[in-house]
Amino acid sequence: MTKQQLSRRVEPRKLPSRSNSRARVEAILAATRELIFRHGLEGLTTNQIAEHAGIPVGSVYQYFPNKQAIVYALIQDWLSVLEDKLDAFPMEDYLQKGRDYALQQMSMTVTVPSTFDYERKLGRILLGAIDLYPELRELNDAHVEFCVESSVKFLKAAGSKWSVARLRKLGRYILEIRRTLYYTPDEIVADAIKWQEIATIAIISQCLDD
Amino acid sequence: MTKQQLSRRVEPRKLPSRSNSRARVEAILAATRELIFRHGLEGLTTNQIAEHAGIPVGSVYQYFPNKQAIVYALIQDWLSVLEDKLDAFPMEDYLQKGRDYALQQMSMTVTVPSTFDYERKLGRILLGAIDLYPELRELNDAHVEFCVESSVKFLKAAGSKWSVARLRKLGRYILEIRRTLYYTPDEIVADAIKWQEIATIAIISQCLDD
Amino acid sequence: MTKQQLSRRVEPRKLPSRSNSRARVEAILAATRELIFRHGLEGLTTNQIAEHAGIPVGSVYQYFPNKQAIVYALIQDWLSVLEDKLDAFPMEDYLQKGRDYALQQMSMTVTVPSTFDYERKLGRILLGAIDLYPELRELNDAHVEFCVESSVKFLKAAGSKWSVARLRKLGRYILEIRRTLYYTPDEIVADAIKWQEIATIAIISQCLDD
Amino acid sequence: MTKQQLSRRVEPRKLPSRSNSRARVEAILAATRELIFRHGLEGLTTNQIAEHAGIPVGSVYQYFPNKQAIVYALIQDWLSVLEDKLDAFPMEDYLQKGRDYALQQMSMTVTVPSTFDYERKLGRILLGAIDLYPELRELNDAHVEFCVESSVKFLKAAGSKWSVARLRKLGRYILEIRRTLYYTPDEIVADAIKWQEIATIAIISQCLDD
DNA sequence: AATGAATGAGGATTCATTCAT
DNA sequence: AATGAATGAATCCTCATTCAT
Repeated sequence: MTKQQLSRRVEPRKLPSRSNSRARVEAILAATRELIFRHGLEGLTTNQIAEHAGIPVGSVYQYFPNKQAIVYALIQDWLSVLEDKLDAFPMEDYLQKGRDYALQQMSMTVTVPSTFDYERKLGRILLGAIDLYPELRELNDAHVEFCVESSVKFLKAAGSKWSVARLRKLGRYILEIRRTLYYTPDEIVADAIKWQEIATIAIISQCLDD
Repeated sequence: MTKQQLSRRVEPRKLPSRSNSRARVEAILAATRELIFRHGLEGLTTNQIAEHAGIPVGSVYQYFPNKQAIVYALIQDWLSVLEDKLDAFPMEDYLQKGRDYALQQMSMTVTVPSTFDYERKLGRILLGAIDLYPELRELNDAHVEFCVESSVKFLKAAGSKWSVARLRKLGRYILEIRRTLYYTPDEIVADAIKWQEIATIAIISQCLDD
Repeated sequence: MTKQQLSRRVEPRKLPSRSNSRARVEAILAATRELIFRHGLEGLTTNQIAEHAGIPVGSVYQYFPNKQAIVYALIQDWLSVLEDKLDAFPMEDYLQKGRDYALQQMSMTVTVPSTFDYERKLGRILLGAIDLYPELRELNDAHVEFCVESSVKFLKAAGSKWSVARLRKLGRYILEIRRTLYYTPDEIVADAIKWQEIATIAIISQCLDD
Repeated sequence: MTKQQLSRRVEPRKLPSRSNSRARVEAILAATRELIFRHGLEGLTTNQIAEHAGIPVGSVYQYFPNKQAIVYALIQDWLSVLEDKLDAFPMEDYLQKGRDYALQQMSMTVTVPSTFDYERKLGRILLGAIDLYPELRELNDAHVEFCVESSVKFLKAAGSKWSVARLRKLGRYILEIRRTLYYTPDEIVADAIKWQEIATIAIISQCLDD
């Protein structure tokens, strides 16, 4: 992606309506995901994506206004899955079962990143992409906002006396702790999940004990 | 950087001997650092670097065999500063002052990343670069090794009964905890440092209490 | 052409299917032929070729993976014309008309290089190109093989008792005699053809008289 | 060599007077010869030559005005050796011993190219260089002139009745026959020399029998 | 005279995007 | 709507030659 490409529109050109359209959009995203996973972002070309997806380049531009929009959509998908996981978590149930249990569950909530090596590598690359292209930043910001809100809601419900502002800061750091899993090498994920839980409980305890 | 450029030699072409040479190497690195800081890795061109450094392109290639070699040198510099900081830490002193004090200091050791926003942003970008280009990986690996060893040494000295293999895993995760600081937004660094300390002490305690 | 370019793929990127494609490939080859004829191989640039062919550089690379591939195609064309000429020669007819007549015809077969100055100069340059770029060598080797086989077949048919191995050596030298025509200055081609015939008959006689 | 370099002066910048100068000129030529032999003309750089010769680039330009001048000198050396060989040939002696003997010896004269593979490959490359750079053409022309004169003198002395103009044409072709040896693969040199002799005698006979 | 760092125009190749069919 | 050939600005890197020291 050259400089000129920056600051372009990134919304999909059209909402895929016909099933064929959706299939093509999926094919494009799948191809991109695969290529990115295998070779990283460097050297990713639209022609390559099209070829890998089994459709002509021209058609790629039927659904995406430019190359970044594809990566944008990829990240969007990925983040929304993460957010769905967070959303689906039945926090209320656990909160009724006592502080310790709640703490443990909260830390589990934190552990969203998939423990599957494939997803973790992909996540790492996508996280890198966010840093690479300004347009993708907004996606990250929205996601961060979502995660932070999720944490704040939980911590409040768990009984924290901290101000929302302070809880938001903590929520932001909790997200960072969660993201360590992406950068953790495959060989130590199992242990890392455990340590992540310990670390999370430790810092969360602060706001519950105050 | 296109695909063909990958897997190239990355050692600086020559050791700068004449004072002018050293100045030029510095100018190149400074220019690159500045450009990377401002616009990220994307769109970084050799001509841009040369222009920014106030020297002709040809001269850039007098000191570096290719573009990546410059980024390589940049990362090398950066990591070696981090390693020097770790090395300079007088761990022994603290170990004599009791477990709690030692724990706290250990966690401080962990907090190596500069708290200055500039360095943290640069560090984040350089960390991203490592993921982008295979050649840079070796630099990271060596650095990781160094940090892990440093942690293991400390934890052993602090009295951990864990096996070296297990301590190495922990050391690896401690590094990840440390790196969270790079991804922490400027507004919450102050708090993040504190939480990072808490989190670190919590996970380190495991291996000391066993 | 710099060193890095050597050992690259040289097959045309795609078989020209649409008439326009074929026309463009022709235009590229014609432009290259013309430029090479006028200025030699040195200083031949892809931009020059494109400009001369009246198409953008990018389009040149639509049909040829790199500069050498163009020269490769040029040589391929040229050699295949030569081989067609050899193939088209009705050797059998002549063999029945007696040794002397056959000998004369054989030597005529040998005289394949065009007597037109343009083609001879071009041939000389292309022959030089083969020596310049390793990839082109395989083309020459295949052509040599073809010519040698052609000679051996003829000499056998003409009644030579020599072993195939020996005839192959002779065939290889006959090719060299044929190629003298390329290096012969325009002013003496007419005579050179005659002398070439004499020379050829003389050395061929050896294997028929043994 | 880029286009701009063409049409430059090619005489050595200074006649090497001091022994050190001569040694350096020799070193430059030897290095160039070696590099050309190994990698051909493509990719030959002055820096490479200097490094291989063990002297600084700047010094190369003390003795040669530009890169081509080096190749020029190399070819000059090579051709002068060939001419010395021709000169040293005691043709008169042989002419007194009868036509057949003379013919045979004449054809030997023709066989000047070294039968050593190294020299033959080098000669082939140098011959190619002549075709590549216009400036080198004059060297070839002078050499051709020399060889033609040598042949004419011999043929006249041997009793040919042909006009000088016609003998010059024959002489020119005899040179071409001689040059076939350069293009002959190593495996068949031995046989090629024999066939070259036969071919030469055959065409020379024409002018003696008329 | 000797040096070798400095120069910068030039060249091969790429690739996001368009648009004629 | 679908296609995929066409485009050409942009990018990395080279290297003959110079000239300050």
